[in-house]
Amino acid sequence: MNPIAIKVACSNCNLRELCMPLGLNQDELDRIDSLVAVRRKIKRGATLFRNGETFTALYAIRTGFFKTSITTEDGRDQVTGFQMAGEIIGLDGIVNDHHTCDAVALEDAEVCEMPFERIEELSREVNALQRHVHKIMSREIVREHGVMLLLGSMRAEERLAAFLLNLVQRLHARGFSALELVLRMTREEIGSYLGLKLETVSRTFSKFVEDGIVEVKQRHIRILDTEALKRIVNQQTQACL
Amino acid sequence: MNPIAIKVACSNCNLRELCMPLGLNQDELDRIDSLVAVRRKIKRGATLFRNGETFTALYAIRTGFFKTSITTEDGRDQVTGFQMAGEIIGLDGIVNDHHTCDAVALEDAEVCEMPFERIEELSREVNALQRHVHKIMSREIVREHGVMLLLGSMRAEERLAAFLLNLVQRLHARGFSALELVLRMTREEIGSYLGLKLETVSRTFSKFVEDGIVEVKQRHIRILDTEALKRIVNQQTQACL
DNA sequence: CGTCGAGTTGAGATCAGTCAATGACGGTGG
DNA sequence: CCACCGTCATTGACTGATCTCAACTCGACG
Repeated sequence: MNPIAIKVACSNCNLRELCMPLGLNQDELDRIDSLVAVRRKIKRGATLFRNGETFTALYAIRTGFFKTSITTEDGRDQVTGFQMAGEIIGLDGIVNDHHTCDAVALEDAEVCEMPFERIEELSREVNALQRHVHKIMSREIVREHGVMLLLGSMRAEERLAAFLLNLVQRLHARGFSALELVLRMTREEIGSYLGLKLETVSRTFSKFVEDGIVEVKQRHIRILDTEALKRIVNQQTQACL
Repeated sequence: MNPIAIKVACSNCNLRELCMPLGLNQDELDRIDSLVAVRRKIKRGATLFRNGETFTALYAIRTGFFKTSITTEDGRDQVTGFQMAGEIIGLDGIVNDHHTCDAVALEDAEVCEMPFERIEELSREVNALQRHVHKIMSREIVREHGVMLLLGSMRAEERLAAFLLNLVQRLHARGFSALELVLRMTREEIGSYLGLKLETVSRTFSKFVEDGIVEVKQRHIRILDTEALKRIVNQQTQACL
């Protein structure tokens, strides 16, 4: 136990600039603290919510790493995103009052459960929160546009390069290295997200290693040449010249 | 001119059950009428908004048909959606106060411009509107999950079949035939949306014609066997048996 | 130390892409 | 009214990226 009891509240959560609106006054901060009904711990491999379950709350990830995926009746599986600390999951559930995807922890995780009723109530009163909720949803829409571009028009190398750059960029924003990362997901999960088979993901990693762009030791990745990755993502540009 | 002047208002718009919340009282209805700042006519081929432009409003489509697309610096283009009457576009602009995609009319169109400031203001007061805005954004997120599944794991025939079924279903909900439709977009635009080249789209149409599933006369499509299309979308199921 | 899941690598198959020729339609101007 | 042009669509032949199937390796864990 920590000798100094840290108040468990958004207002002094070190992730607040990631998942909360900025520029709130003390009163507003206090009210937002009340948004979080409970903290919930999720073991690696456990699901936070599942397709079909009733939607009641959004979740802010405090620690850990999640994937969200949809499954068709015929067993096809599509990973729709990987989420890390400070990100919000559950937005898919709003439209029909139940979730349409599964959220699975890829490592032990802790989330803040925020009942959506409370969010709506409070965002009627705190404009910054209202705006914030809108922005979070809009951001997700824009992110998915980017994934559509990736899936619709990029080749395997470009997809993987874009994926790695996106991951390190997000990790970097959270204080981690911009050159090293540990993948929390399998090659198959990466492949599912990127619309590739796991063998293709593996081969593409190997190609990057051959080219001296990254070092790969299992799930530990070290980026040796960020610029090369960026060039790969935009390689079409080169080809057009 | 229509001898009886029809008040131009959401409350008696024949699309209201598509783009407005249900179960409002008269007062709420009146206030929502005030959401629409102006109607705007967009000629075929013209853009409603463009990547980079300042975001100020959402648009409800009254008539016509739009595509939204993103373009990378290197000229790659990805159609992110096709929108028809009753649907809302512009959600991508909320997060950064400017649009991140282009919206182009594929036929002469008319939209209701709803300043986002007004929407936020009013949705603080009218709970049903707040809920409605959230649902619209969530629906878009869920739709994009579906597109990710399509792009990430379906083959050409499955993609086109899913696309056709989706289109007729939406058209049917608007009172059009469930078996006939006129495509407002080129093969290239369909291909961009589905992550295929235009030749593949064309060939796949031809295959469907050969198989007696549809009739194709340029952009005029008649569906002869809806069940076959559904089977194609789920063909994985068959293969798994 | 053996087992199991995850990852790598190879060889061959396949689906979609590329390049190119041709055809259909609609609008324009003589 | 018709010829011409441009855009869109179709089709064929060939190419190539990714998938599939299969063998093998690695590392974690009981």
